[in-house]
Amino acid sequence: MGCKSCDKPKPKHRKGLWSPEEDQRLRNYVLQHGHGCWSTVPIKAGLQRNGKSCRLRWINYLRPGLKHGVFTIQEEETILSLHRLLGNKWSQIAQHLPGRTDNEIKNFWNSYLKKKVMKVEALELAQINSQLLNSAPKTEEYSMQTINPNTQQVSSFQSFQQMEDSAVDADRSVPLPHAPDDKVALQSSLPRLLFAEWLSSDHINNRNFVNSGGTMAISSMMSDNSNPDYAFKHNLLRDDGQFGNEFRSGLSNGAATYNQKFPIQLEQEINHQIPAVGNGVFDFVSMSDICNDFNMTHDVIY
DNA sequence: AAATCTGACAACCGCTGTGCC
DNA sequence: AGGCACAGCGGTTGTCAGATT
Repeated sequence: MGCKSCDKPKPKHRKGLWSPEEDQRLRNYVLQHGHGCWSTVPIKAGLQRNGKSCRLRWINYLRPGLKHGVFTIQEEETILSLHRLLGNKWSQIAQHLPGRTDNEIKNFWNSYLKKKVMKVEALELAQINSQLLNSAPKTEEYSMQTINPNTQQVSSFQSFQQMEDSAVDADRSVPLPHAPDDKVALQSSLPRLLFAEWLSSDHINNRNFVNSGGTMAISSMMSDNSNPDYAFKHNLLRDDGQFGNEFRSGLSNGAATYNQKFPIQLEQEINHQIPAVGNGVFDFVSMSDICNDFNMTHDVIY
C-alpha cells in the first residue's frame, strides 16, 4: 500500500538549456500575469519545467533591465571592494550593481576576478618576503624605519588598488618616525583597517566612504549589543610612537590573528585600561565617524 | 583537420530562512 | 509548536565555443 502523495505521478520536468520558445512563453506569461507562486507558473504558462527553474530563468535572464555582456572597470572595482567587504554574499553584491545578477557576478568572480586577485596577492607576498629578507631586523621586533605602509598589511586584506599600485610604486614608502610628535604625521599617512563583520548592513548599504586624513586604527564594533552605535578605535600606537604588541602580533601571525584576537583583546583593554581612553591609545568614535572617514582606496576593509 | 583543453556562462542542487496553517 | 510550501542563496556541475596542440 502506498500513500497518496507517493502515488502521485511525478511530472517529468525538462532540464537543460532553455529554448527561445520556452523563453517566450515564460516572458509572455510573467509580463501579463506576474509570477505569483512560481510552482504554478510552468503549468499556467504551458512549460515542462519546474517552478524553480522558471524562477531562475526569469531572474537571471529574462527579467527586464538586465545588463548582459562585459563588466566595466567600475563594476569590476565595485565587485572587488564589496567582495572584500562582504565575502561571497553574491546577492548583496548584486544589489550594488544595477542590471547584474548574483549568478552573473558569481561566475565573473570564479572565472576571472578570483584568479586576478590571487595573482596580485602572490606578487605582493613575494614582495613582502623579499623586503623582509632585505631589511633583516636585528630582533623579533620590526624596526620602525623599515616598515612600509604598503607592505605592513597582510596581503589578504590589502586594498586591491594598493596591491596593484605598490607593485609599481615603491616611492610610497613613508619614513616612520621615532618621536611622539611625529605620531600625527605617521597616523595620517597610514591606512585604516576596518573589519566588515563590525559593520551592519545599513552601514554597508547606505554609507558613502569619503576621505579625510587618517590614523592607523583598528575600528571595532563593541561586542556589547546594548551599545550598537559606538565603535572602538584603537590607534595601535603607544605614546612613544612605537607599535603596540597587538600590532606586532598581527604583523607576524597574519590576518587570522587580527580577526580572532582583536575583539577579545580590545574588550580586555577596554575593561582594564579605561584611563587610556581619549589619550590617543583608545578613542570612542561613532560608527558614522568611521564610515565618513573611511576611504575605499586609502583604507582597508577586511 | 581532428582531438583535446580551457574559460565563460547557464542551469541545477541542496540548504536555509520565512510565512502560513 | 511543528509541519509544510515557497523563495532565496551559494556552491557545484554541465554545456558549449574558441583556443591550442
